[in-house]
Amino acid sequence: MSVLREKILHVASDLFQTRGINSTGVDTIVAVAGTTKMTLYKYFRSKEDLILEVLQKGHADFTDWLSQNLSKNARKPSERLQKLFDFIEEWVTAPDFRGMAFLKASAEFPNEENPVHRLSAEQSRQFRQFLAELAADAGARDPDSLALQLSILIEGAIQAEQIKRGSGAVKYAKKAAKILIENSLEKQAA
Amino acid sequence: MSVLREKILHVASDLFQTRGINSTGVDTIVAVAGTTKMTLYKYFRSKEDLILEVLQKGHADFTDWLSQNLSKNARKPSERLQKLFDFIEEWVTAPDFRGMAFLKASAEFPNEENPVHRLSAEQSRQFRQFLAELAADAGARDPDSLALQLSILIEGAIQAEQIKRGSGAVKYAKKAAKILIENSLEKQAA
DNA sequence: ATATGTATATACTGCCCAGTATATAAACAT
DNA sequence: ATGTTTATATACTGGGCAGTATATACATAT
Repeated sequence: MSVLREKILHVASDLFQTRGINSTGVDTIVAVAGTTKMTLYKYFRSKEDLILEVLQKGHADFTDWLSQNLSKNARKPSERLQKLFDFIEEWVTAPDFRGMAFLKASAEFPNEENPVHRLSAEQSRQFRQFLAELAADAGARDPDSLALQLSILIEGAIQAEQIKRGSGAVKYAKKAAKILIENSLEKQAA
Repeated sequence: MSVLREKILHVASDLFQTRGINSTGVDTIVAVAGTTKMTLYKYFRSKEDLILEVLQKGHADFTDWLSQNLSKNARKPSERLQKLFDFIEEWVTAPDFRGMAFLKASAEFPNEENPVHRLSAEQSRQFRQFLAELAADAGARDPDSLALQLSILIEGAIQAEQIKRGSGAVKYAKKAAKILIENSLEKQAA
């Protein structure tokens, strides 16, 4: 019965990414999803609630996908950090890639008090923490610093890709990351 | 006579940055600017035209400020690349910093055909080219690659700062940039 | 067949939006 | 002082917006 709910979430996510959040009305969402506003408001209290859920789902899907790929294809902690950007590249170059949800959301809701902005900031923080654990496991000298630098590279590359598809930014971010990772591990060994 | 025009541009720029572009109506702009819609539409054909001019002015101001600071405080080409991030940090940590205009604009107008998005992409490209010339003058091995990497760092750090003020992202981006720059110059010397 | 509860469709409310037409005030010329 | 042009203020138009109230179809139960 909640198949409609899933459909609404999926359609909303797609429209938000391709047309922007504020530019997408609920009428458009229900029309594309093949349902009505009554149904939408049965499952979601407000448009803001829908936005928040779309963000939550998007972030969960992304982090699940990434961590599963990492644990499958890279058993050793040192490998994981090296392979991180391979999966990021795979994710970004996928044909259905439409950008990083929380980056766009924070741009559309710049006010730091806004719930959508707050969630975006929280997701960005969680992602950095995820990277920090990766860096720590790999034995980086200063895991938090490296994690912040890697997150800057990733978010920057994705931003570049959002502005212009096919910019190849991730490829160069990957090279930069390799240098930074080596640098962080070398210094630790010395 | 065009003092009102300047005022409108300034107010619009401020409101776009703090509240978002799509969330800012022309009524709000004219109210804050202390004028009327008739006057606004005398100077600007449409809201989209106003947005485009705000972006143009913002980008011109930024690049002028940056290149002037660079040529004043760093005469040698090699110094300029090193000092680049000092000025970026100064710009970002300024109290009236509200983000990089074309990053937000491209997020609010994701459609690549949209004029606002196109201008954002063009400005991003120009900025990369500016960095490439800096890198070439400094004698980088592969100026275009280094420029793209630096732009990713800068835009990523600014993005991080937009999501959470005072994140200190630029500080770490600066460290990363130093490593990348050294790496690019070392390899060239070898 | 009729009653009852549930999900969907239609229609509507009040509000904000971009953009414009009309009215009024100011500046200037004669 | 009167006519004429220019700038500003007020009022309006049509449309889209989020959200809701009412009506209708549908399923199930008796």
